[in-house]
Amino acid sequence: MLEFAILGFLADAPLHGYELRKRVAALTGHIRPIADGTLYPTIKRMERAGLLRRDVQAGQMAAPRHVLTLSPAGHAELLRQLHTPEELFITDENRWFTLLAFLRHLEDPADQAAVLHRRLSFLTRPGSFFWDGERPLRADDFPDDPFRQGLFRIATATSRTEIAWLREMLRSLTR
Amino acid sequence: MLEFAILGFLADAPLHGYELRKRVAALTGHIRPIADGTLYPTIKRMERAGLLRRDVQAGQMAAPRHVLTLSPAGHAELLRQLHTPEELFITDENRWFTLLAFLRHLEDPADQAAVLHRRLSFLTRPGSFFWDGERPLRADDFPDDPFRQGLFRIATATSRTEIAWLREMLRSLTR
DNA sequence: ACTAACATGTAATCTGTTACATGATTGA
DNA sequence: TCAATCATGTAACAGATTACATGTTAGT
Repeated sequence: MLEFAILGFLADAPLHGYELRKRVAALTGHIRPIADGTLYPTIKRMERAGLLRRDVQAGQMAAPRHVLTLSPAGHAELLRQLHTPEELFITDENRWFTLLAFLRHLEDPADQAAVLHRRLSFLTRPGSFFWDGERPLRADDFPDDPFRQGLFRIATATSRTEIAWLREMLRSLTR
Repeated sequence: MLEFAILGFLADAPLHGYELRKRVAALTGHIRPIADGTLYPTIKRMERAGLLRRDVQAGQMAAPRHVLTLSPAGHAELLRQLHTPEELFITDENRWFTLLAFLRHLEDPADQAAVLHRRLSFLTRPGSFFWDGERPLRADDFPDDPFRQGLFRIATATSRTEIAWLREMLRSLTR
């Protein structure tokens, strides 16, 4: 997940770790940035795997910056993950949003459409949150629990908005 | 997270592990159930911690069921976590929804309102997803990237729905 | 002078995953 | 008879967290 986001951000421009950390935090939408203890070891691992290159820039800075640049292998890996995302990236809200943020890097609209279509299938198939077996849930399926009613109301609004957007995008991409 | 959900479900009724797994999966909204390798060790840990009791029921079943019952200590722990949730449960979508699903277990409406209020503060404070510094974001802050525009549209709809619901609930709880 | 933000890193730990392992029951 | 579902569990590993560790620069 973090590795994927790093690939995505570096595909736009080389960045150093600290900047990467802020961007990931902003994308995730929360105040909570990823922990240092997560970021730097991940960068090191990706460097070892040949996904990125590190150039240390000494100078008038707080500390020497390690500028990270995506390697061709890193770019290929990003495209590969965008092209055929694992189920987790389709079904997990956070991962899906991260994937969306970088989906423009897939050049072929048909490939983009294929990914959106997988998400649409997931959202509309019985068995997900809004279904009790074959029957779609309704707010009054949660009697005497206003909190679960709220939960349902929020989830429904999100789902509806996303499904509408997905259909629009699919129309315009396959046109 | 899983431990919290287990506390919540067992507060309603004693259940065995397999049933618990299905309920957690249904709550999370995804097809993907939690892995066996997560569930049973967690149950064991909670048992050791005195949060729940296990009664093995032999019989005409597929395998002997281990019926799990919340102990008084477990119930106290659930209330404690509901009463003063960590920041993660306020800021992380998944955890927040899980918390909402069990918030009715807090008996005092004032306590419930306090928790909702923390979430409302989080959603409306500058610095979260919808803000660029002090300025609220708009869809055209993402030129040439229809996917990030979609992301923004979905996130905005969710946020608006949730904020509206939170205000309604807070009015009715503090009335 | 002090605090916040910049900038990178390690060690111990927690939480979860996948893969493996076993076996009974129910329905097609 | 065969597959799906029920039911519980372990071992190895992945990914992330917290706490610790260090030092600079810019603003109040």
